[in-house]
Amino acid sequence: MARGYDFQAIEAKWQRVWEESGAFAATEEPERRKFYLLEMYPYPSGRIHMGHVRNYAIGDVLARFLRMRGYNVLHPMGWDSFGLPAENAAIEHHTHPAKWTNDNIAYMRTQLKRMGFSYDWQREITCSDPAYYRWGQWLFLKLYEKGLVYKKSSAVNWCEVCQTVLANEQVEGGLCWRDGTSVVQKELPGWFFRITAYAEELLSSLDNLSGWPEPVKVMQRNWIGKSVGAEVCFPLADREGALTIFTTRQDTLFGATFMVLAPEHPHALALAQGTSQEQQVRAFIERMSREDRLQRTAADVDKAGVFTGAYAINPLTRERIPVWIGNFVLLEYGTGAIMAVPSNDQRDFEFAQKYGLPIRLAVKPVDVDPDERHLQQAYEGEGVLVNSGPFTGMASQQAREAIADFLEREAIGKRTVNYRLRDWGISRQRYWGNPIPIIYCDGCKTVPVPYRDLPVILPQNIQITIKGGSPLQKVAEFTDVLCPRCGAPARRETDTMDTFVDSSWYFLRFTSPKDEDGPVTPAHVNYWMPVDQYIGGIEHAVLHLLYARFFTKTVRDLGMIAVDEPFRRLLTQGMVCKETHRCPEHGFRLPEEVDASSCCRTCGRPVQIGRIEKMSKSKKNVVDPEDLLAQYGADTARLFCLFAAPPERDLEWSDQGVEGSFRFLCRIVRLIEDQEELLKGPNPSIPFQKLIAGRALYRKAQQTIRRVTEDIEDDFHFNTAISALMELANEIGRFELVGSADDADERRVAYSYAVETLLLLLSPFAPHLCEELWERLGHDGSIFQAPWPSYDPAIITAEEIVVVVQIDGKVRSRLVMPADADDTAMRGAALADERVKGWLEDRPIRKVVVVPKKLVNIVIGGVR
RNA sequence: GCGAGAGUGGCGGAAUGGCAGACGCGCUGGACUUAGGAUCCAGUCCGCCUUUGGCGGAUGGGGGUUCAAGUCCCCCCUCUCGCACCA
Repeated sequence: MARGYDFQAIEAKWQRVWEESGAFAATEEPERRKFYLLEMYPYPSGRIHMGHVRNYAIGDVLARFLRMRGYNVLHPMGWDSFGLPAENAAIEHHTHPAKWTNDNIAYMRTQLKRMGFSYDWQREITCSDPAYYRWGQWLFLKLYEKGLVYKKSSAVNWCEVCQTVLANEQVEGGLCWRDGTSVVQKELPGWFFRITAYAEELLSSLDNLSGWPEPVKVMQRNWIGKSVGAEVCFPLADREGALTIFTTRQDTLFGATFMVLAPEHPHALALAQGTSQEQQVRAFIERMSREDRLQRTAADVDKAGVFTGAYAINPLTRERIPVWIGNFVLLEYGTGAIMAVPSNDQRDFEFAQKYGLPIRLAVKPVDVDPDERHLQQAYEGEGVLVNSGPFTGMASQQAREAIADFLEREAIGKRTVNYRLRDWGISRQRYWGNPIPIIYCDGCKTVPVPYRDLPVILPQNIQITIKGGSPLQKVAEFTDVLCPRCGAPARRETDTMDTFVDSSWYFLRFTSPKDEDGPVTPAHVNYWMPVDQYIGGIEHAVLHLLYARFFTKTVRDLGMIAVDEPFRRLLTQGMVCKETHRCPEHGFRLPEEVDASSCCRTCGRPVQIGRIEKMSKSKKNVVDPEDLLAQYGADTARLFCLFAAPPERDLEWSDQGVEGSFRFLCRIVRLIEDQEELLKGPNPSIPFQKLIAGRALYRKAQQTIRRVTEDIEDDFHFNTAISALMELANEIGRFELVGSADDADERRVAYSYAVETLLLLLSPFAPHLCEELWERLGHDGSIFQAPWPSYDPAIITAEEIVVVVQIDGKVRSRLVMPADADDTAMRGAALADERVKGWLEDRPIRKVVVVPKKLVNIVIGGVR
């Protein structure tokens, strides 16, 4: 450890000071500019990891910076503390989920405090606390009253490992988002939030979120998946009834030569009944119901289907067309039935080819006339209508409108908008979640728990098992209640809510975390909301961020808040990665399991220094923040996380890079310690204009103020801000503090100014050390009460500039000129320069381009 | 397949269309030292020369616009992420 930098003592000291003085508590002050800064709250898994450190370090720099800039900053922290890991831990360690969770929270809270993050801990939220989840139940009931919550039985995503339902958003590539195991379909009753009622607004208001990264908005747009088209009614042939389909390509209706239903379509079996196809249809539907649906609908699975034996009438051609059942048609999208236009849709084309169904061209490319009998693939682009009765010859875009008009006029169909977004299933068959406040009564059916009876408290006395349904079902004192409406014996709902419900409104609760009269206090929530800056991982691009937007809009429509969107600006930080070590025999190895010659310590075989991967226990490439705290302290850990990469990019961990950040802080200590006596004394006051020996250093300090301020403010480029601070530190280090007797005073003024500026600018990044050194320089009070330094544009501008002289775009000379040199002077000086003359050799000058104060480019062209 | 982002020294990364490689890591040499894995100083893209100093080349590849391109436009390659039979 370096002399003089006792980070353990320094960090403990200032954390205590901050805690005792309540330095970061926020209160509403309507006359001040507010700033609500929020980082995604963590799941209390046991200990913080490097991803947390990075996320929260980014946030904390902003929080401290903004406070020094005069903002009234709300910077709270809480715990996303419901969820399955608590139950798994309960089973493994024979402990109670509540105890496990609360112990973890207690430990992680101390870890966050040891990192020196400037949270208003008085506003801490724990979402497994009845004081919080009570209001989640309250909101559930309000939405229930408005018809935005409903119960239905449906095929749901079921994770066998978690023994619970997953929302569509929680299934990634057919696998459970949490444990990566396969998900099966299961018919189950459950509660849903009608997020589809907000589909259009969730989509359109993305356009107003200029402070969000484009990739996140794109992902949300894709997820919502708006399609504009029409529903068209196809009457059945030879019998009553009709099939309704959804299409975005009503311009291709004349090419619809057959129809396909989803296997689960309610008419699928009925249509085949009494035909010779009945047996085959029954067998096909049964086979499909056994197959995993996510596999069945994967794009690379071969299309398969069966003829129902029934026919429908194409309402435009009046032709009889066969009705099929196909594996590639989804019940949940549109109407669960399609018209098949094999000439103009590749999926239909493949199906038609396989089963020998007719193909008739409806739209052709403008300048080609394909032979429809020998099509190699469908033509899906825009073009001109053919074989389309009165619409033949029309451009396809126009035809979509014309045919939609025609359908509506003839009452055959109507314009429709379809969304890929489905309603959000929130029922979870697990214990450790917010109980759904519903009671089932034989007489009164579904009865909401009266508001006065909230919260429905999770029973403490419980047996947690993974198998055999929700643990709550077996707790009679929980389930057995009297119906609040008629007083008869009734049963409580035993499902709990998805934890994403808790995180969909916690940011509102932070504005009045202790209000016992409602989920939010209007005066407070309207002062603080929206969150001005939200920071978190990209992995929540659709899940959490879509749900939170939805909840904000519903709470707005309950009249409780004024904002349309919760998060004005969003920063998605990259992952923390590190190289991996892989032994051919033992798989991933810890760094200490590899010897100096890159061989496995267990078997001696050479270890591959593998790819840079996201830190994870299974890849054995994690760095524990705790070790970092012990070896280097919080300031170094924070500084490295911010310096190694810009925040939105992945960060590659480097032990040597950490060492470098630590060295930088040691250097700062020396800059001050070596001159402590001199710096402490009273400083003479000398205006900048009188500075000679100290002029350059003073100016550098001012330039650094500008760079750091702009880097933080404009786009969170903390890495370049830190590099500017390093430059300033280097220049201070080079500065000769002791000069001649005449200039001793002005040298001291410049040095002192530069050092203090450096500390102020560095303080958001390395808060403990800067507090300590600030105090040692003789200041009373916290450095964070000092205003952020300002600069004088006149001082930043140097008296002299270096003008680059190019000939044909190549640098040939540099001229030192007065800063006020105008274009004519620059041009004249460039042409008069001896080196330039040597290059010109009397050749004619075609053009001279002058970039004010920077560059002169002399164009002669041709050969040299 | 569709969509988004990225590709710059040995490495992490800098560069409002205006000197490519700031800052850091690593490395090389030197100083101070009983010692150095501390600290300080110098050097560090590649090639060439007449070696003080010059010249040429270089930002995944190829074209283009421009006095001037890492940056703007077109085509291609590679990687990462997201979506993926959504009618």
